[in-house]
Amino acid sequence: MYTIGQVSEMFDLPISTLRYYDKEGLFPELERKSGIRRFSDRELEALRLIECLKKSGLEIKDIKQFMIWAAEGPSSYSDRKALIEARKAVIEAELAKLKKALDMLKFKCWYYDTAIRDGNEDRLREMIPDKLPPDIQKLFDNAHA
Amino acid sequence: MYTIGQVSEMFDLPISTLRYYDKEGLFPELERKSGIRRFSDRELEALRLIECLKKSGLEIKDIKQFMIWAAEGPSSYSDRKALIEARKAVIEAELAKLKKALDMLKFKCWYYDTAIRDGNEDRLREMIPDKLPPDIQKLFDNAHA
DNA sequence: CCTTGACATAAAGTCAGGTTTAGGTATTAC
DNA sequence: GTAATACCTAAACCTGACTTTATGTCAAGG
Repeated sequence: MYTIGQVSEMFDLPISTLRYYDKEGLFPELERKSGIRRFSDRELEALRLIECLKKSGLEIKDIKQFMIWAAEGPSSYSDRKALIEARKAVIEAELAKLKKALDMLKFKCWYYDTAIRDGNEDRLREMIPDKLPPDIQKLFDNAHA
Repeated sequence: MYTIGQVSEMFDLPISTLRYYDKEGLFPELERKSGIRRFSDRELEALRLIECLKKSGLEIKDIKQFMIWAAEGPSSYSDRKALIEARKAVIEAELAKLKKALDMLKFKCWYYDTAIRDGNEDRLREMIPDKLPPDIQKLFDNAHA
């Protein structure tokens, strides 16, 4: 069992954030001893999942729904699975977008390297959009797809 | 040359957002014809980069600084390159975090598949944390690292 | 005893990034 | 000529996710 201060340290989250999550209903089974929160391994695992669901763009109120389902037991397995599956798809899509953004930034890095070497963008303007070196062309095409 | 409505369609962005970006100084060289904005290829490429920089978590006011540099010409190449390089590093870090979150969700998918098949979590509780099937163990370990 | 530190609450405040509203202009379609 | 569209501005408004503030409780150490 852990105090809010210990959990705050473990997860590198402000205490105020943990209290906010609790107030929003993200720990429906959280125990208290004379008013003081006592976080168990169940809450730590919940917190790990909360961070992943947040990364998937899920809102707090929808994370709360998940945690309520979890407190309800086996009857909600399929609801929980459906939600996780949906957020997995969102993250996969987000990963693809992020890779595209990364290719744009890699292209721009090469672009400015070249511009710095040349002192201007004249040569670059002649190579864009389809006369770039093969590896750079791939970055450019993906970033502009 | 494109009107704001055409750009809105091309990028699937609300007109209000494009006007907001303009008001925030993201298109310092945007032309107007009797008050009406005329977006050129320069602004379209800026917009593509804006979307990538936003994905990297860069704030509007810092994107504005970049666009001001771009309008200043070759003297700012190295400033621009440094900013792009820094945001590339941020995206690479974000990609790693997102993959970790994805592994957590993949693990939870398997978890609920199993719980649904078993009707309870008894067997799962015995396998966690280190007696999982090898491929699942990898997901679990990465998600809990 | 009294101060320090960790815990607690409710309610107000903050912030970025838009969005909406209210009111106006300019061109084209009938 | 007037109605529909597409454009314009300034300023108010909104939202989610915290964070801060003001106030209070409680246990341990000197």
